[in-house]
Amino acid sequence: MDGQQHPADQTGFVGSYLLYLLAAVSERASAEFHAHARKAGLRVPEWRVLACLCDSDGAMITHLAQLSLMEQSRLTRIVDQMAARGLLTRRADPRDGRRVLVYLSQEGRALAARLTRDARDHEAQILARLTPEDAARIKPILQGLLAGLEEATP
Amino acid sequence: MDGQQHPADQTGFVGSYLLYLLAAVSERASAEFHAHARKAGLRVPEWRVLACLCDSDGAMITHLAQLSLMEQSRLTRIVDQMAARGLLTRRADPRDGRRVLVYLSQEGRALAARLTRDARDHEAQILARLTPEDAARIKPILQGLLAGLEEATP
DNA sequence: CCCAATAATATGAAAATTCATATAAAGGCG
DNA sequence: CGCCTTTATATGAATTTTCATATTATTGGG
Repeated sequence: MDGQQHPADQTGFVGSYLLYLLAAVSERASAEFHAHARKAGLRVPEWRVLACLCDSDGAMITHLAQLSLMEQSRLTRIVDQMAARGLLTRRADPRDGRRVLVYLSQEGRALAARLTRDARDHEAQILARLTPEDAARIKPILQGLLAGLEEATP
Repeated sequence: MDGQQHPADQTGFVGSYLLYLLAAVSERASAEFHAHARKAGLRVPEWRVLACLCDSDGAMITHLAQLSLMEQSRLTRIVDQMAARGLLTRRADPRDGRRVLVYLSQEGRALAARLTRDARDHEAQILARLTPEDAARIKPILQGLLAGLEEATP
């Protein structure tokens, strides 16, 4: 036994509080991959944007911000920086002059492809720490939860 | 169908990437409760500290920072502010003069008790959006994952 | 006992993030 | 068509957060 109890002990409140567990697992598990992304020259928000653009190339700022889990004004600045680095480009939407659409550059796409591959490998390592049953269940459960949350806040 | 696909669609990369799902669910689900904590006058990191102190009253700064999922220097400043507001107190550890132990004040304890009660209610609402089987599984899975992650980074 | 090495906390300065709001484009309606 | 409302993005200023490091205390070895 160690005197400094860890939250996973599930004694007390936080160790069995769903939102704590989600935040802690997300934080700790992501930290492993974020260290990898850093070595590729990306900070966390930049990696998120890149990953989201893989799926939603040409998304407008507001939509990309929601996907990337960050605020609009923050995304605007991050897109600026990434555009300056040549990872992506911005174009006005020809159908709606207010919108700015964000596209991966060739370089950005290549980097994203490389990192998403690494991310899948890392994910496999994490899932390997679970029993096969739990590993098979966790993503569907989270997807269900996310769908429920999005319908609450559309 | 909507043109602006949501990540829960699980088409593409992020919608089925474990670390994205964890971050997204954590973010969205927590936002609901964080809005509640705000009304009680607490910012997110303050609520986290309060919740952790419920379980670990008298923890030292470094340990509390780990539990609260934040960096030591940030926690130091947050503890300052919360102490100034009378939510907690700091005392030097009599056995080790380097350490600062953090204790809830009476007011802090009362606030923490109230909010953890609310948090449990809110958690129940979230779990109610899942099937009973999934609801029963999610916390044990996350606890297992967290334990695995902590053994990797002790 | 002294010294070097380690550990815990605090702090200054830089960087990132938020918040409120300005700016600009569309949309709806009299 | 002109006007008022809504939507999308950008930006200034304040706040928060990080990073590196200073300070103070403890520990272990010689």
